[in-house]
Amino acid sequence: MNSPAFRDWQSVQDEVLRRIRTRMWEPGAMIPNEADLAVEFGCARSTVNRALRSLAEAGWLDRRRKAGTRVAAQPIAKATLSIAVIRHEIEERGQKYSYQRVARTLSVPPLDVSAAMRMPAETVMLYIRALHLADDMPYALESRWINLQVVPGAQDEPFQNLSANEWLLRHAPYSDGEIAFSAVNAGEDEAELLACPEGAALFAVDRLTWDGDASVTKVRLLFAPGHQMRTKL
Amino acid sequence: MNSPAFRDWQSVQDEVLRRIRTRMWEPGAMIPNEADLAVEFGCARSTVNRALRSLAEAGWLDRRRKAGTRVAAQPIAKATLSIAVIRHEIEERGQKYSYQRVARTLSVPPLDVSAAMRMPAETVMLYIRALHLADDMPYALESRWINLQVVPGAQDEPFQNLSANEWLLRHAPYSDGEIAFSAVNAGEDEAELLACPEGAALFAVDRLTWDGDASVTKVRLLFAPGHQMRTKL
DNA sequence: CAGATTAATATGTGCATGCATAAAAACATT
DNA sequence: AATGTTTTTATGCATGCACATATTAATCTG
Repeated sequence: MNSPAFRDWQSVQDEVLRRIRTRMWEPGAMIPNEADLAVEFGCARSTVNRALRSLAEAGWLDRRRKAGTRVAAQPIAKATLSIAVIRHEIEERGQKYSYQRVARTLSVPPLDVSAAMRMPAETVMLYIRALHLADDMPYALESRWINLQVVPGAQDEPFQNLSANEWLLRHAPYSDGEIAFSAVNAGEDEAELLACPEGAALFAVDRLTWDGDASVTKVRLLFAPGHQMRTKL
Repeated sequence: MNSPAFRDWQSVQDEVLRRIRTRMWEPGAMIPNEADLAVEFGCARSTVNRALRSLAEAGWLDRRRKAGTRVAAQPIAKATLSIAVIRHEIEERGQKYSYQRVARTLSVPPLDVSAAMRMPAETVMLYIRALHLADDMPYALESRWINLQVVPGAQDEPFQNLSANEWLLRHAPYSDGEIAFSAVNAGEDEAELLACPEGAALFAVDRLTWDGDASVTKVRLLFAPGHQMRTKL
């Protein structure tokens, strides 16, 4: 049936997605080419292109030049997690945010840290440990190493009331980053700070940022037990 | 300086991103409008639009009609995690994948499961528990409830050698999904199956899929200790 | 017939243009 | 001054077209 009118790319996208989800177009199967779909939907090829490109980005379609477009055999669900600044995360839920600096020292980081940051083992860095609280309950524990060779200005900051994260966002240029999620058991001091039993399973987020070849900062966020990151599929 | 030539949208994107990262355009600040940028870069406005739209999708820019485009004050880092089929995840690392069904029963799920799936508390569902192994080492434990009212065909499947995930991908239409990541302590049976100490911190992925208003399946994947999900920022 | 060359084809992208839409700013009205 | 209306403006998007590029299919050649 020649469908009535798919005038904008979103409606084309919706229709294509519907066909994929209802298995009208089966996983792995080829779908008609852009020109044919444009005719069927009664719109321009670029509109179809926009819709299909967007679906390919989301992992629903595999596209290759000349080879054509096929439904992903393997819908690699791309879960997009928004890593907001913790203060905003908390305030958006209507809770009271507070921040508590636990430690601030100049010292030589453990070997795994200096290695990950690709700095000589004996390099002195700025270490900040702080607690983020929601409604006065521990929410996340932040442990951060800052490369003073890249961000010398950090040395003059107390980070007493302002989280290092927010300061760095504003002052430290960077070009790259990696992020990793994992689960770890709470150590003795971590358990105390987060007010949870030792050994509790904590959701951990590790971030490492680079400015060119130089590492800017390495941070681990340990969330209080029960923390979840959610997203639509 | 009138820059030499930004002929394609990716080079425009790179240049804009460079300006953001080097703080030439500061967080929260407005940037020139599309038309002006098009002139500066010597390309069409649609090319600039393509670049800026892409950066906005990635969370670097905030765009509003008429209001203009500004650098995100809050680079909500959108970490895009690829949730692949476990078999592929393992095989892509060059390891041997194997699958072991641990349990398959027809039973009434716990209350939290039937509630989450929005089904009457006494509804009988198909329960599958299976172990995914990499090089014969436990990799992830899958515990799944399948709504037989939506996917009746699952009742005839043994899921002895084929993971429920892959079977469902191929046979169950769906329209929606939620995914959540968290950390949990290994229970007694989980520890045994994953060959880890009881109480170990496990990375958990919970997925719930819907076909319209009806829940299709609810699955929890518990990964062996040490598991990480990584992504570029 | 194997291997290299060429043609055909689907997607990828750029451009110019025009109109749509949201929202701010200017203006008018009570 | 408070409120409602119009104008202006930046982004959003559809279209038609041309050309680029990656690949497959067809064809040629030794």
